Amino acid sequence: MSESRNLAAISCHHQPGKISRVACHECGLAPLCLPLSLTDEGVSKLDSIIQRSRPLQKGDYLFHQGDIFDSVFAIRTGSIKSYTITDSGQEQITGFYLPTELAGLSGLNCFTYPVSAVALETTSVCAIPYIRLEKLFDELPALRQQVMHSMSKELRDYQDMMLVMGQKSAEARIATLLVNLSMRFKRRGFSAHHFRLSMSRNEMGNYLGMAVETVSRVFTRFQKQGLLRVEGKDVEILQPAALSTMAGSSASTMQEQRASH
Amino acid sequence: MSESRNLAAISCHHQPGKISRVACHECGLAPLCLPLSLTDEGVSKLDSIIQRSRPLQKGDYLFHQGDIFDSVFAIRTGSIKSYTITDSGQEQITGFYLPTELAGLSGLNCFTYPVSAVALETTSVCAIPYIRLEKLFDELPALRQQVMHSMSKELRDYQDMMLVMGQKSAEARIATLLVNLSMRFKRRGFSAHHFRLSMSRNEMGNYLGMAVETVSRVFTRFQKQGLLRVEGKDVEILQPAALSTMAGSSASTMQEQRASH
DNA sequence: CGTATTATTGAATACCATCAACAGACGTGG
DNA sequence: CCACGTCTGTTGATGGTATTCAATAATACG
Repeated sequence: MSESRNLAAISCHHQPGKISRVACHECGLAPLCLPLSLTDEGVSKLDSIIQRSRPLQKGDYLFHQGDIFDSVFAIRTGSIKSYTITDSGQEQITGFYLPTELAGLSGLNCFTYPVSAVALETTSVCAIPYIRLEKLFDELPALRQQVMHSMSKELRDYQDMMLVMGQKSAEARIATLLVNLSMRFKRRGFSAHHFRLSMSRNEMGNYLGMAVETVSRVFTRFQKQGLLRVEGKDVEILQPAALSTMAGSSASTMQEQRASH
Repeated sequence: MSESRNLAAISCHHQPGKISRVACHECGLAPLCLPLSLTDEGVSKLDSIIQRSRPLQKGDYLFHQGDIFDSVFAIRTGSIKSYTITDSGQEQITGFYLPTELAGLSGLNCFTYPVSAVALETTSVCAIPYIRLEKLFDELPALRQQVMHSMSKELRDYQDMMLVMGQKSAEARIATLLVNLSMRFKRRGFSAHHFRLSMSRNEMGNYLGMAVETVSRVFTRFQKQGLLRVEGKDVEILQPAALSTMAGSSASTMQEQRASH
């Protein structure tokens, strides 16, 4: 087995076999998450409204498209995909969410969630009832700013996706996704060059607007070129610079750098 | 000349030849714009921080990608496109903004604007300095909600765009854009079936991830099928139902209905 | 350990991009 | 007001990239 870690292995003082009820001030992810720039008192207030439940198993839903909107979710460990489905049955994955990222924001002030969110692996989340969060916004401007920051970051991510889907070749799309994941892993303390994909080839293809077969072929090509070493979902980036070049110096790399200054 | 109106013709008590300094409480767009659900006092406070300047001409910029972020902009009349450009020179249009819509939100809490915004025709906007807006959030929860509502709506729009670019054919993309514009015009009191496109074929193609030539061909095909009557930028939708079917019953149609319930 | 799902590979096809030529609209200045 | 050049839009011919269909291989799961 490779040494790349699964995101489900991330833990803020996770105690195996027990529901992890780690408070925000004990959580290692706090500096990257909502508590960022909150005072201790603010963190306590936020903490008091957060609902922590037992970890979700792969395939468990955070919410379904059409459900009444009531909470947003901060990913603690694991990963989530969100997707829309049209009445004609077309599915489109709209995003992958990693620890510290907020899922469900697009349902805000909307009666129902416009997407579904489902765990890609064993995943634990902090559920934040929106009504109570809204109330905290009055007392904690920094919290409000943090949520708005998350929303504008997600807007920028979608803008980048339009560039990806509008202009990039199949190879560039895969390269972009890998570079993007790499940066996000790195920011969270994981290896930037060796990780495990929690999504299937099918899900990657759907997300990037290409057929599964094409995803597979691109991975094969990248391996033959010596860019990657791939074993199923385990990926090692052998030539990060070359992969970034393939991805095409996109706005997203610039933005991620900006965000992590 | 056709009877379809240009968005630049929309006016809230616009006085020709003079800078329109119409206050929010006099503006016909208020019920669809930020003032929605504000008290009279709240509207006054918002009004006091809004900067109204002379109308932009076609090609004038609201802001450039990389400029220091300082304001968001509510479109009053006309229309705006926003786009990113990569360092390799690839351009991608990320959105078109119509009256009452807010441009610049993706730069929020980001040091610089991640996109450029430029007028597609004669356009007037309300500039809202973000620092001052932020301060108002404390006093006016409804204003804050309204801004967050705009952001989540924009998130949903991008989610829809992923479906469009990820799965839809060239014909379905054009149909989707036309149906989407149609609904937005209707909501703003314009004809849903007869309007003037303020963007070029090139801009449509870029936005939708397809070549200009393909845009042109699709328009020709739609005309031959009797779906549309097209004269340059003037478009009449002859068979709205058929066009919606072509668009593929998307999440966006559902959402727009939801939003305007 | 067997079955179902997921991933890979090959071959044929389709859709759209690209290249190229031309037509029309627009705007400027003579 | 017309001549001119430029930009935008249309149409045709061709080719490339990625999809689709099909079969096999590998993996996950009960």
